[in-house]
Amino acid sequence: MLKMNHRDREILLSTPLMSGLNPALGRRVMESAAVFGAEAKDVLFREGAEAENFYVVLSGYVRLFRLSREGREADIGVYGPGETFGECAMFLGCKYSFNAQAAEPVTLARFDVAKIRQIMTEEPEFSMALMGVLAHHLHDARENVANDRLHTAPQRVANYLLEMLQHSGAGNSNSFRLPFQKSLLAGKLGLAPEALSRAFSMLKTSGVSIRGRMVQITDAEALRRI
Amino acid sequence: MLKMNHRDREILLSTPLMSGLNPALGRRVMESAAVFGAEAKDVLFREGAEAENFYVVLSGYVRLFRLSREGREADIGVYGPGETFGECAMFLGCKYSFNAQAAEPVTLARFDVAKIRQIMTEEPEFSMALMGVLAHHLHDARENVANDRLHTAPQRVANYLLEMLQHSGAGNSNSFRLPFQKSLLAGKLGLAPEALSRAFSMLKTSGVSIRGRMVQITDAEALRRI
DNA sequence: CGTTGAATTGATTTAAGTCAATCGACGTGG
DNA sequence: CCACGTCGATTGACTTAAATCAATTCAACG
Repeated sequence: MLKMNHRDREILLSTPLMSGLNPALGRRVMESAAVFGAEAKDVLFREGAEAENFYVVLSGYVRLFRLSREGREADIGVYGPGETFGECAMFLGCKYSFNAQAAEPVTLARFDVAKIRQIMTEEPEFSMALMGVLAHHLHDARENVANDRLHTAPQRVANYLLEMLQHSGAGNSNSFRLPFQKSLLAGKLGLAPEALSRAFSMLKTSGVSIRGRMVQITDAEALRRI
Repeated sequence: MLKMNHRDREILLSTPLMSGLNPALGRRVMESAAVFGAEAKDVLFREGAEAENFYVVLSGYVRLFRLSREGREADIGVYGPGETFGECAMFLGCKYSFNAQAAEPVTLARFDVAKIRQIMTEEPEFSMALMGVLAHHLHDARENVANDRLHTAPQRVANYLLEMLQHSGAGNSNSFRLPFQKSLLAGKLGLAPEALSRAFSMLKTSGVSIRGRMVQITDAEALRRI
């Protein structure tokens, strides 16, 4: 367990969960958190375990997944810098309903559920922020269901690339870097790694070129039409 | 727009959203709602529309779905008596992100977002209840993603039947009635109606018999092993 | 009794998972 | 500094689950 440094505080404060809070409340919330690191593949919590914390990612990526009886894994979500995860267990009998694992070396802020729960009863401002996070996660999850059910692998990949293009720099650049490994992306999109690979090569004919993690999109319109 | 009758109030008050509230707060929340009916197939709101309300189902079933560009539909969720829907739009720029349609004749309570938002800033008790609903919906949506990705059609159907068996009466009866049309169930499970039909007939060999909407389960253990 | 919409059944197509082999990049140690 | 080993990514062949299309059958309702 590391001490929280200036940079960590800065990232935390600019998070959707905390950026809207008044300074005093921000400090109070911050006091219920502690920073720590984890290595790639480290398990952060397991499905069914008692939920005494939730987390905010400061650096790196974490994946949430569910295990089937036969041991196959399905990714539920991937969370990166500034994102919250594990918070919904607070409202579901304080049991995590999924597994969480570091996908690479990460630093995390761990929040104490008991303290946060107290804050919620006293500070509607914080509750509102947390509801925003929950609603956002809900939207993402439903979006995932719809995507899985409506779109083919190349369509899902095309959507993802366009989304990344928007988010990256917000500028008019037409290239960006994948934020994590392709195998993780495959999981996030509900695909086997092979299927992601094939989808990428289909998209070559629609103006997508990929070298390692670098993606170039020469014809965003064509991509939208997929 | 009907006047709210005694029975409606009773159902509303026993809803997860309201059952935990103190009486005065319950009355206040109730005052921001109005009851109305809708016919099968009526559209309640469309994706992208301004979200001025959210809803609680009093009777019947409503389905949330997303449309693809080619006009195919994917169900995101099905909501029945006592359940809330459309509430997350409040936190997502007040735009609905999915379509809602009555699956059969329904009665609904329509809540005013502006009034509810005001209540949230003043009454942590209500915020907590709403967070519970959001978290529950989030859990359901993620469960859906995991189910779609990990389980085959017969497995998903078996899961659903077992779940219904639990919820129905909580007793030791081994039969129950499907709460809605099979085509709607198919959508909820992410299947074409034909696939649901075939799944049912697979399950005959595991002690499931179906006549119309009535389901009999003679060997729950076998079903669990599917 | 007849009409309408739902459900079932069968035949076929298609998307994507699985398995297996190969390639490539990277880091370690000889 | 190069060879080797590891791990991720790619490619190909094959299998499988489920969507689609089409034709009945069934059930509910007027």
